[in-house]
Amino acid sequence: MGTDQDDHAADARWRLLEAASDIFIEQGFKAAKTRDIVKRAHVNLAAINYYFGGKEGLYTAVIQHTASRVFEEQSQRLEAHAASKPEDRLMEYIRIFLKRLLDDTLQARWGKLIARETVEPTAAFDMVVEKYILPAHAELKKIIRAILGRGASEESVRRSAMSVVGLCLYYQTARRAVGRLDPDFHFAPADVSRLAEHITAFSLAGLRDQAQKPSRPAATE
Amino acid sequence: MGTDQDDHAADARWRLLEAASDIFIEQGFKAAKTRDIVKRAHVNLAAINYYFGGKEGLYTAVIQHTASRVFEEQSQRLEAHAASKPEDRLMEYIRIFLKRLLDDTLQARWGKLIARETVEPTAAFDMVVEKYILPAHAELKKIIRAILGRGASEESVRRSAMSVVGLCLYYQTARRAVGRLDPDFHFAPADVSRLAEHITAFSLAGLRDQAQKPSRPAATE
DNA sequence: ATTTGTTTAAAACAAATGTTTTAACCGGAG
DNA sequence: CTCCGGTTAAAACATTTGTTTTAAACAAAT
Repeated sequence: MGTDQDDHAADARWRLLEAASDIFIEQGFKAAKTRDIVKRAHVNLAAINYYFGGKEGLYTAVIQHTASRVFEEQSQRLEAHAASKPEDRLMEYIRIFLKRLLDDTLQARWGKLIARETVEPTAAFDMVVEKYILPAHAELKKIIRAILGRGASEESVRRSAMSVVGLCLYYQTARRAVGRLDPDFHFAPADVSRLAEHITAFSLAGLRDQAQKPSRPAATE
Repeated sequence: MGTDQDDHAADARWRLLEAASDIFIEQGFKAAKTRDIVKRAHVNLAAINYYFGGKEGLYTAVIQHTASRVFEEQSQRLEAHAASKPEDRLMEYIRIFLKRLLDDTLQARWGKLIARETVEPTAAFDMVVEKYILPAHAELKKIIRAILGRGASEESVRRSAMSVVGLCLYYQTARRAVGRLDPDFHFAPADVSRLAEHITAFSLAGLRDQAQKPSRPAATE
């Protein structure tokens, strides 16, 4: 990775995508400044419009760029555990999910991006939900259904899935607050690993409780 | 509540605070436009600077304004249940917390505000953490400690508290996603009430599981 | 070598937006 | 009545920022 001149001849479009990825994810769509992006990409200001038609086009390109890479890795790792017991698959799911959200070294990009989109959805949000969040959620529900048993209602499966996601997501969205509530938590791989165990145990207890409960008839409401 | 003229003579400073509260919470600090605020407040553009020194001064004033009102209500309702069993107090805590986060009719203001501050902290964040989040968390931990029993380690209490908060916060931060994952969930009081029960049950199961576990000696790490 | 299509560069534009200025207004004190 | 402190109003300012324009540079084809 040359820092200055040597890769200056490389594809400007690519460098723009990379730089924009960093900056959009760091600051959000609105706050990101095109001038900062082109500066980091060593590219002229007009290049954004030339290659992507504008700031918004660049943004959606970045999201797809990032999302596809992130989810590719996930499905690979999940497949590797397809044959395990449901409880172990849950643990693995949680581990991957947390890593994706919290691991700075790799691609906390995705976590920050999702956190942003949930608070302040952009035009790209629907696409993200459709193509990535819904499928991932379906995967999780499959695992949970296996744990709860055949008798479980769709609602209790759904709620349990949301609970698991909530338990994980918290550490991303409330990251700064977590740092204040638990100064010893440093988001290092070891911390994340222990956290995954805690969340899995906590969730499994909740699930078992749910399983033995007579699934209430859906209230008329 | 006169809409137009009759309260026009009322304190401009107050109206500014109210209008700014709505707009800041709806759009966040950066995205909020001073011109929108003064328009809603029926006040001249220069009034922001006249009364609060600028946009930022207005923002911190709004946060304190909102926070104090919200937490006043909470402590009152919690005191009313001080004598109950810990499990019931937990349920009540969760109910209040969720209501504060989700109930549109009342003051989802606070939920949105917190969601924003956690994703994109402003200068006011530290104050919010110090004055409101830490005390509220301490309250929750007290309840949890009562449930887990004397033997519980500080760490397991803390983690359990974070789990409870995470379970609730999810429905605020991921509100839009929830709408897609569960189209039947309408954030009406009845929904919120059932959700509170689910979260309480789920949490209690997790807590009991935690309680019977031998509290691991704090890893050297 | 000239032409032609693509990419990059620099400057200019235009809209949005927080802030400041300057003057008008208004109620009460002297 | 007049003057004054506090308040409001309208306009002007200055900065930021996404976009467009215009021209130059460059490479490939003829």
